[in-house]
Amino acid sequence: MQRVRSSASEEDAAEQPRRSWKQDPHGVRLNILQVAREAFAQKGLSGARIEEIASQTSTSKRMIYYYFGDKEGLYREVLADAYRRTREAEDALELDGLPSDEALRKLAEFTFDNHRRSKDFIRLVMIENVHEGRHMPDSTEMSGENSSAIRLLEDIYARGLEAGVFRPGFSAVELHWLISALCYFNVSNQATFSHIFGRELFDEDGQTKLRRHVGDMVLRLVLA
Amino acid sequence: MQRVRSSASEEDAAEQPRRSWKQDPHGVRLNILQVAREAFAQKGLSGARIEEIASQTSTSKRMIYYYFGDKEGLYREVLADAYRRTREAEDALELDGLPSDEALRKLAEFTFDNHRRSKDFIRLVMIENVHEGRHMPDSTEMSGENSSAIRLLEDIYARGLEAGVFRPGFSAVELHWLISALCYFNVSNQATFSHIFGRELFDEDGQTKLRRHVGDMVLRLVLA
Amino acid sequence: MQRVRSSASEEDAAEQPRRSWKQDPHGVRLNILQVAREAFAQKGLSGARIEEIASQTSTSKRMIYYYFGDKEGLYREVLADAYRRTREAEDALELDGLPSDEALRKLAEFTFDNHRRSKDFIRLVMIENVHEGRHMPDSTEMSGENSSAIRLLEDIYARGLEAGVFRPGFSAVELHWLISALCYFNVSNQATFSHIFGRELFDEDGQTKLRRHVGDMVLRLVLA
Amino acid sequence: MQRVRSSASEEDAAEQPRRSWKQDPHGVRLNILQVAREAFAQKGLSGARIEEIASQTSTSKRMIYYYFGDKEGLYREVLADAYRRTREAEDALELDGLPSDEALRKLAEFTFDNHRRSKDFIRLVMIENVHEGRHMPDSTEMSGENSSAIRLLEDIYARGLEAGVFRPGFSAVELHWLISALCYFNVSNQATFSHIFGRELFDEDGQTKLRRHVGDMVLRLVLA
DNA sequence: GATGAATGAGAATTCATTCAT
DNA sequence: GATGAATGAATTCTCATTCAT
Repeated sequence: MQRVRSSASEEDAAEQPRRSWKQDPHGVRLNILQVAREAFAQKGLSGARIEEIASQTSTSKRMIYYYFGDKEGLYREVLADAYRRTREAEDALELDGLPSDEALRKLAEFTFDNHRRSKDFIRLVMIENVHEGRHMPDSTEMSGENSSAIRLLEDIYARGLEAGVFRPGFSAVELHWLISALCYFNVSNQATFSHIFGRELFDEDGQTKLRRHVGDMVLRLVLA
Repeated sequence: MQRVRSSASEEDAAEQPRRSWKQDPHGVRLNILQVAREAFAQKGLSGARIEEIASQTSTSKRMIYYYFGDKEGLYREVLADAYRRTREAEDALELDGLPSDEALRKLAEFTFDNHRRSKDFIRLVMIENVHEGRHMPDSTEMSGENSSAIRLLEDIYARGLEAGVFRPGFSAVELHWLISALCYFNVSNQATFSHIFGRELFDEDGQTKLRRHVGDMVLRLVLA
Repeated sequence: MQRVRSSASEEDAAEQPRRSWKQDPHGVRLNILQVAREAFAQKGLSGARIEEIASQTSTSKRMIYYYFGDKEGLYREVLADAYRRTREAEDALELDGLPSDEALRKLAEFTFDNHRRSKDFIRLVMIENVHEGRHMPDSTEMSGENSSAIRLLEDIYARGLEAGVFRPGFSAVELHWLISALCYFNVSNQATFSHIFGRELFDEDGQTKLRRHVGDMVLRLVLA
Repeated sequence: MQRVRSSASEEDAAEQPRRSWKQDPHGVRLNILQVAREAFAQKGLSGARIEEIASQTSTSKRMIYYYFGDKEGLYREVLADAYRRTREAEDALELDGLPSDEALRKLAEFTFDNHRRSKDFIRLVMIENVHEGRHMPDSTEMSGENSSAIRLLEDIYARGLEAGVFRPGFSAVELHWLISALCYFNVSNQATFSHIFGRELFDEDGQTKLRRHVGDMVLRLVLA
């Protein structure tokens, strides 16, 4: 009941070393954020319980209100934080050396894998879309233009065009939309899809196949 | 607040004309279901309020419990009913006369349009996925094998293979997954996606383009 | 769910043969009474559910109200009926030929056995005592003076006194009280007593022993 | 309705004096427990109303849930607390100086008096037996072996055997059962018994007589 | 900053009972 | 007499949030 979550889901690869939280405002904040992320990802905004979040925290309910104002405030921060973390993960991708077609496939497949690893993030996005994006962080710091995903795509696509391997007619955002759709759905709709059509697509073999299809699909779309 | 919803969202094409509800169990049930569909689609399972649903109904809160047992029971029925309706809509598609490639593109684009028209359904599916599919109707009546979408795809793909226009290596369920992913995401993630990358993709021009991309993508994937 | 109880607990030795209830007012009444007896015995007045009683009946809720007015009315009838049945069972005891001491022991031990067999009745009495006897049938038809138990005891005790085997100083009602207390408690408090002191007293050996103790106790009390 | 009960039934001899309840969790708990004890004793688990209990309390309905979780949780605590209190009352009895036969009679008669004084406790036990002991506290803390009643009886009976005044063949638990049965029934079944057989046994004279009978009965049972 | 206690407003659910046919 | 539908009035329980120390 009073378990204090400190390490967490797959996604929390590296988290600050944590000792006594006491008198460590920053640590307390992080601890709350982390527990709340899991809670909101699991149950949604209205489904999550402040009480329960607090109990899995190293501090008390009072501190949640102290730091985040109210439940919605906490949710907003969780969401913003989740986007921030995801961006950081995306920044890691390096494709500079590759020819444009290989780079594009690799980007698609990397995204596929990345989404699979980021269940909680995807769930938060699902939830936020149920709320019609009402709690999205300020678009200034979110602007997609300068996300590394978009910049990579722009670069790859430009190179591909130049090299004559890609056909014209696409924007980076469109390509991003297409890749995202496939990779997102794979995670977001696993529950209902597998309920209706069986689990085969979601075991290792199935996923490997889908991953290749996704790569093929994106590549074939733009190939000249 | 006390408005009685009888006709409803875009999706409720034809609903029975209804007169005095009294002693009209079927009518009462339908009326509740319809109001609840909108409510759950809007706010989710925990977010929706039985009270509020009841108030938009021609009957009372009590009758909701009479017919559906509890909130979750109502939600389950709403979900099952939503899937049923969607299936019926899908059954309408006729592609028999077309060559396989044209048929495939048409199926993809029809799905694209259909999803756009079925916001509430998509929202219910989003919500149910947040709940990890815990309320899905019995798979017997849901089995995807005999959904018209799958059967159409099987038929089209078989014809295409036979004609030598399609390459082998795909299953109908995989193709369905790919098409669904694209068309679903377009609706489900509009809020967050447009928040980050702007609304262009979602205005009429943008959608027309995406729609064509989707058709292209699916077709190019399987073309020999 | 819709099981129609017709035969029932141990206590319903002989119940009218029952065919189609339809158009058989007496049968319907009996059927309701019997189901209600079990329900009230099991869950008490406030704990029992009219809905549930009705569902185990061959008829509907409406008929319960038709025949018994309201829940309390039904409970009253169940209680009165239960007392009536118990009296009838007690009337069966024949002790005429026995000497007074043997007769007294036999009466005590018969009561012990009889109570063990009449769980539902005892439970109804427990429940009615929780209600402080507010629903007891009119005392005219209940008057203890002319219950066979009292009349037997009067007779036995008088014979014992006359024969010089019993000492004076007891009334039949007192003796009845003593015997009842022991035999009743054995059934009524089995749950809590065995929870605290273990089940030994309530297995077959334990009960045989207690039964003899009860006989001994009553006999030794009055023996000259 | 809005009376705040603080001192209560006969059984609440000494209860802490209480001042401003605010921030006095122990006091609040006790206050709730006491009011609930009376309510459950009076109306049973399903008959009692949380609302009504709350209104006789110095706090609110909400606090009942805060401290006891739900109605059943409150009931369980009331029951456990009632047993605890009863034990404590039993611990008061001192019989060391007396010869075994006098001690046994005194124990029986003390129990008789004690039960008469503990109406609410007896009612709670009645109610719990209707519930078939489902809410009994963990048997570890309840174990009868080390109740003072059993230990007293063991001691008395052993002494009586040794002195040759008692005959063998009884266990302390059996004797406790016999004594309890008589003393319990006297309270538990007063309502129905007096309804049928009149009130004489329950006025002062009647009770004095019964009390003596109970003493006689137990003593005569074990006398050599 | 920190903590357990406290709370009002609301939400889900239940139940005996009556109505319409 | 019989049945399923309907209902109002409770009743239990929950939740975000604030207070006292």
